[in-house]
Amino acid sequence: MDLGQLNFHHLYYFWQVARHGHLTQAAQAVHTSQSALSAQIRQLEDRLGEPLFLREGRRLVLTDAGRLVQSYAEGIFGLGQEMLGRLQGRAQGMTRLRVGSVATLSRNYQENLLRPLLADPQVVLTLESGTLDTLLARLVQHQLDVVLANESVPADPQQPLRCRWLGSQAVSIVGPASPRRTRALRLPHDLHGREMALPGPRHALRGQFDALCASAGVSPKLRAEVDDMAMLRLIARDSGWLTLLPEVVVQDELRDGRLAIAARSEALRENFYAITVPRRHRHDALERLLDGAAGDLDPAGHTPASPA
Amino acid sequence: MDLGQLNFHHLYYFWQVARHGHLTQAAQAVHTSQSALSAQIRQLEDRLGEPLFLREGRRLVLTDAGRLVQSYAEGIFGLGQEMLGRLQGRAQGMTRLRVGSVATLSRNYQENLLRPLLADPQVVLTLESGTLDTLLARLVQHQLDVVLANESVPADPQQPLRCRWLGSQAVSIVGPASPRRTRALRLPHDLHGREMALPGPRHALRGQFDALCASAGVSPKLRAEVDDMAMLRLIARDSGWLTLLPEVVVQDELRDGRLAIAARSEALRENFYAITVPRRHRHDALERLLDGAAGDLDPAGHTPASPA
DNA sequence: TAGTTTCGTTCCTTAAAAAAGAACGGTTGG
DNA sequence: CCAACCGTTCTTTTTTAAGGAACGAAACTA
Repeated sequence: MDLGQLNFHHLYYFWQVARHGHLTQAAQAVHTSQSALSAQIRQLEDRLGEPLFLREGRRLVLTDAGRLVQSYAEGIFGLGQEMLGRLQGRAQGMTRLRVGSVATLSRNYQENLLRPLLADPQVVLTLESGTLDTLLARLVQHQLDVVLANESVPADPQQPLRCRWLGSQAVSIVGPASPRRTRALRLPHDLHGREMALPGPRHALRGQFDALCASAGVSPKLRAEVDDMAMLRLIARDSGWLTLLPEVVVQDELRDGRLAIAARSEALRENFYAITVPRRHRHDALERLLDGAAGDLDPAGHTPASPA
Repeated sequence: MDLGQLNFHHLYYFWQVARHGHLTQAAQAVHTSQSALSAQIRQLEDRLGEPLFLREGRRLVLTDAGRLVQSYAEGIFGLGQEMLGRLQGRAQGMTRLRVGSVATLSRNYQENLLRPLLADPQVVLTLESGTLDTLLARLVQHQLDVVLANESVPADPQQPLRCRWLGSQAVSIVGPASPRRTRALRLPHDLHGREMALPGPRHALRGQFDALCASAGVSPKLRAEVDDMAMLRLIARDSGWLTLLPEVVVQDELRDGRLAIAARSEALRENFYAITVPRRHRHDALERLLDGAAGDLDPAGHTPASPA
């Protein structure tokens, strides 16, 4: 057997060593011994006719050829991972879409976004929560098809990620409905010293809010900070504090008058992004999701239209 | 070792079987036995958790999953071949460009096109002649970087080839210079019954010429047909027959008056194309070649400008 | 319909390739 | 200068693939 002159087994080990930079680290990453890696890499070099690493002392540094091979290996094994990901869980005729969403993302929003997919009998949806970091790590390993986030990701030439804006929703300060209608608070000045419940420090909204207050020298009296929007909703309803959250979260309470919007600012909006790795092969369900998403959001910040 | 859960050895055999359609044929293509292939494919199916082939009688037909895997395998092993191609013959700092050109292509034109590359000390040029078919076969296997041809290739959704127009050059009927200047022949009518030397039937020009004559019911008296332009040049010079060829081929004879243009038609032009497979990785030398080529040709059909 | 060829599968034996472990030697850092 | 570190090499053991023969089912022929 010649595998078209190239032993992918050798290539895989080379790739692991190249990305780890050390034989030892790579060895334990792939659960084998240094000696095995050393031998395999030597065989690959023999096959290719030129060294992939320069042995400088006890350090391995990539040659030019090594870098070329590494970039191809990246593509090759990336495709392999992508294939496995697609394959698992596609029983006859079904396509699986693996979505990661940051845990702090509004459940309402997620549901509205995913609704068309849920209605599609052909699609198996896998929904995974986590922090943006962990989800992105899984994304680049092709273990997820898309990550939904409420922050953008910096463009990294090393690992190009496509970050697509899906929409945004209004975020407000809500508070208990007063017996007689008071006029809206001015943001952020009127918040000074007021008791507030806020999204947790990891939430993208929190950063925006803190910046807004800091720039005006205003400091509200923080009483609670909670990541989970459903929890924040309960607090808003029962505590009497001013609470920063997207309006959709408390849409029921706003409607029946238990809560009221105390202030709203266009400086505070929650943005939604779909992050993907550029694919080499089409993924229909994913494209339908993203294409459908663009129009789903009401820019005025009320309940997202639900595409029945 | 797990190779990221995927055994590329198995995948390779699967791919070969899938593309051949038969275990037996694939077995001799990869120089192994049926039984080996059968076993390897079964292992791959076990690993992936679903059948890749339906065993219908003694026929193997791909399942949906099989087709998905096949398309990924195509990408994976294509990348492997591309990598090997790039790697071989790039000794420190040199890049190799492997060009195939159809044997009937004007040497003058080839030389002018490749001149900037020849002047580049960083580039190793591999130039291969052959028929369009054989060259395209090598191209899709990534054993060539580009094929230069004087005909376009049909778009094939199965194997997408990029076909880029490079330029065209004037083609004329030349004949012996008469003592006193005769007026130009009218094409194609005046060719009826005239003795002629023509490019061989496989040459793209020949098709154009035959079509031109046939549409007018004109039939010249064919005295010679020859593929090689250098040979045709000698015949044009020494036979006294009218000869169809690109003007650059006989530019010297035209200049010193031994031959003269008997007729010229805009319906007869030789077009040049660069055919490539869409690449996943940049190839600088190739891009320079193609980008540089566009402007190199004099549309009036005289000697191509030589970019010193 | 019976005989024959073709083609994939299975089982078993043989051959090849990779892993593990130990010993070696150069490098780094205190 | 010593000790820890890290890659290399060599030998042995284990794993994996190849080869060959027997088998069975389908297709082709007469």
